Amino acid sequence: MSVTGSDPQTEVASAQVAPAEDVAVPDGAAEAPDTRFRYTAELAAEIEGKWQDFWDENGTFHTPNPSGPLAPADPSTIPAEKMYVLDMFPYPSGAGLHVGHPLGYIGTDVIGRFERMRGRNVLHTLGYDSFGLPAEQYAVRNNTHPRATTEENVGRYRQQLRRLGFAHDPRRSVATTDVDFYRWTQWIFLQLFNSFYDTDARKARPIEELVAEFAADTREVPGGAVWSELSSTEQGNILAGFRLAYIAEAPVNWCPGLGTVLSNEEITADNKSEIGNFPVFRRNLRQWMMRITAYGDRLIEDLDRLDWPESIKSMQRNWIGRSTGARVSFAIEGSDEGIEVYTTRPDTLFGATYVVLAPEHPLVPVLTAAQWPAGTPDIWTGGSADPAAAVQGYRDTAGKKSDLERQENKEKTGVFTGSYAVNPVTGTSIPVFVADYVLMGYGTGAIMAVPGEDTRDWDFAKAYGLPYIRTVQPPADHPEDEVYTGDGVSINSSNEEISLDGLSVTEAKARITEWLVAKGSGRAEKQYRLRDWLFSRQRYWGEPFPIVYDEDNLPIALPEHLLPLELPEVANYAPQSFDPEDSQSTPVPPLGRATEWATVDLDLGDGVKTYRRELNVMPQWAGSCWYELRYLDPTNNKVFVDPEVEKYWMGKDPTKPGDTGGVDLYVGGVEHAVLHLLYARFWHKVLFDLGHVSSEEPFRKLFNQGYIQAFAYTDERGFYVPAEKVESHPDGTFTYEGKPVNREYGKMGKSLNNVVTPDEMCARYGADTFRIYEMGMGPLDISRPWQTQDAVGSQRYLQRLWRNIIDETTGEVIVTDDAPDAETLKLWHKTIDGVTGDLAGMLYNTAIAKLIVLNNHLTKSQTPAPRVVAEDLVLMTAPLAPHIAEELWNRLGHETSLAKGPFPVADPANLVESEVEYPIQVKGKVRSRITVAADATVAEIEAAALADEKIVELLAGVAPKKVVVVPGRMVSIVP
RNA sequence: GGGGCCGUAGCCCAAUUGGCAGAGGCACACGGUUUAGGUCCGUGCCAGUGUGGGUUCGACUCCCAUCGGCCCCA
Repeated sequence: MSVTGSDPQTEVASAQVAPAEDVAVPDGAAEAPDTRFRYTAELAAEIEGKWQDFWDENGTFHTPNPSGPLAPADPSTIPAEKMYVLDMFPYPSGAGLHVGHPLGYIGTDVIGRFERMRGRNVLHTLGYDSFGLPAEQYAVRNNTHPRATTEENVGRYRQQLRRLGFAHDPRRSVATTDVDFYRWTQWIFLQLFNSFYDTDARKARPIEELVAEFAADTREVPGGAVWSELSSTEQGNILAGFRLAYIAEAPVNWCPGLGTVLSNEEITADNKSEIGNFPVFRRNLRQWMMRITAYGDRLIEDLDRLDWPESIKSMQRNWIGRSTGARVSFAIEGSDEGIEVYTTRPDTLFGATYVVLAPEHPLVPVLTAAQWPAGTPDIWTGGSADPAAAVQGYRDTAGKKSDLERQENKEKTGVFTGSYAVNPVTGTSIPVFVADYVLMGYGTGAIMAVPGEDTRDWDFAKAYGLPYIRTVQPPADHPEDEVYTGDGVSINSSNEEISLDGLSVTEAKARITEWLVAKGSGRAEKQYRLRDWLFSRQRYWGEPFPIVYDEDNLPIALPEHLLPLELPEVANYAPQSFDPEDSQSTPVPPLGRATEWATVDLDLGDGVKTYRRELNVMPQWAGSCWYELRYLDPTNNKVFVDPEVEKYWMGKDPTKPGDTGGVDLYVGGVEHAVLHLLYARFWHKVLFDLGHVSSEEPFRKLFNQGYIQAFAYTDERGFYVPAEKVESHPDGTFTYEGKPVNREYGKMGKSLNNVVTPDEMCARYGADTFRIYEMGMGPLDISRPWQTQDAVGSQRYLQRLWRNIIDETTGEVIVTDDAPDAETLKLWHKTIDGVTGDLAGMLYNTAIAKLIVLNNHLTKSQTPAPRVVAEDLVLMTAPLAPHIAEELWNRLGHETSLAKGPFPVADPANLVESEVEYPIQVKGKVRSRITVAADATVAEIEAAALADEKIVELLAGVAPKKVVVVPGRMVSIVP
């Protein structure tokens, strides 16, 4: 899922991040003789390194499990409350991190540290989504092993991230390329292969149970055969129609130039490969598929039980695209054939004035008439002498367009087939067209066209002079020359047997569907936009399938004890490529080169036989479909996760009805809204159905972080100049080396020459300042522009915090044991109260503002600061800036880390105000203010307001019409 | 084409969810500290909420329209 960008153009190993000392900006103040103990970048670096070592050496963030290898000797020491915080793990790209990448990681670290201080057992780690194309392409070019570059990149990520001081459990940081990890990816694949979806029970079940039902004749064998009379090949082919992981001839994007199939996301709008710009062909090839469509209903319905942003839920609903409608048969005049159409608006059937087939529809040749019927309008013929020529010409043209182009096409085109269908409710003869605005991949590939209520049909009807009949009453002011797609009651919809007139759309749908069923001309049907998931790739750097084939070419699962099936060594990592235009070539995956490995002698029950191995590998999504489960029990070599451990961290909360279970907080970018999150939900549900996990969903709560964007600057030639060296001027212009440049705004990246790395920020300000700055610049879910210079504000906060506790010249702790004065006391507790709420709600920017207020108060009001207040300030700062907080906590005389708290608790007695100031509005404008006791009644407040001098004057003796008193807020007077 | 999110001070952002537009930071100005024009401290400056309507005692907040930006789906 490559959150850190798997840009294939990225040089995997070339873009080394400069080591910290090279980019260090000397801080002049560090040399000042009398401020040797000032909190500078250098001192920060020293403190940060010291505490990072301390946390590592003491296993501070080793999170205990309730059982298994990571359980403590005494499990009763585990806190009662737990929290599982998860980040979308990165693809370790060769370019390293820039400051945008850790935004979410810092966000989760802050809440994790906060909750740990409040006493919860917090599980937080970060692993690597390390299978992927860039490492493989680098390997192809340089003939190095992809594992070498992958591990190098992972190593550098670990180093960069360690510098930021995350409270991660290092023992749980797995990578999907670890053999110990992908062994279980393969194991889960076998669970899918060995299962089928029982549509009655609405769950996955073991395939042996299906076989038993077929054998016992308690379930009908498809095709009506007797199970025991079928050959093993026939049985195998039938089971393939049920397995959740199966091989099928599937239409795929075949790219001969690259020698591999591509996912839709890897193809550009003009049907070329994103990498290499080679032509891509739609072709049917035998591929592994995942039967995710079986879960379409549950994937939609369970969204309602998840605490996710509405926008993401809606994207998933749209992606699954469930529609309920009807399948309707249209008879063909003079033929035994019928056309099955799918419609979501069966209520408009009376308005169907023509029928359209997709150009690829199998009935097209059958329905193409020998000659044009008498009176065929010229525009219907496409200028051809006979229907066969017209249809052939049209199909050829349409075949060259992508689905996208066909749907984007504003000008509707098509040709008449020369045949007529019969509208089943009106008995009217209606023409049959071929048009490319109907797609073979959706529904039945044929539609009934209702121009009155469908925009595309309307456009087509207008272009080809076809009639329309309105069957839904538009509002009175609706223009007659426009389509009406809104709601309303049915009109013009009756025959001798049925009338829909006067019914609402919903009622009419139900009524007509009933009628169609009774007449045998249709039935209710659900359709999904979601397709089954293409699961094979002709590549090297992925998980090998634990599958072999016998002489009948049937896939056979490897037994579990033969896992892991490791990737073999090959001489060349590239798939065999072909003439880019050779659409009929056949994929030859890289694993085919491992000839020793590709065939194997095994005894799978009936003696030693020779088997062929599956040569495709799994797609990059596979590992990210279940990594959150492996974090729970990363060292377990008996099961992928101990059920007891899974139940503790991700099990359903019995106190919350309808809870799905799952990770308590999942943070990541919105770009994974659909595919990753849908695939992971699918796998999780299968594991749930089969009894391997107790949670029904992997991610109970989802949060999308925003992005860090940055300004970029172009010179007069249009080249991007280094953004960090651009100077801004008061008149709003910008210059680079004295010459004017244009400012642009976009994603931070090498191409815009505006990358800032966390390494630079740590060198210049320290990790704590960097963390405070990133969290302080705005809410976590909002994108905002990066401004390196602004980080000094965060640094000043930490410097002042330091100075409130440590004397800059002596290094001595200067807090006093004096009690806080009244004002300080009040602000102290108000800050605790506010910061606690803000941190719990991940409102870090406002939490930081409140901490700065208290800190600034201490610098000028009561100095030196009272110890009790200073200590709480340190504790509250700890989740955000953990290193300086540990250091100050330590210097304040505490011998243990503050990682596990305490976190300050506000005293409610100090939060109440004795007096409240009320603004008094007259006609919506503030005219005066009064101060009354906090416990004053509404009547007392009103009386006080009306007695106020200025108000008396304004009202001039006239009794007010109305007085609104909002307790605790304000008073409003309507004269 | 459909759907969604967002427009508050020169800039990044707050505003108890319909109740006094300003918490915090940056920048800027002035003063102080300093060996000091990339340090520190202090003080100050700045908008009526993109625009136009509507609802309301009261609108940044809700509704409608419109402009601009971003995202998703076609």
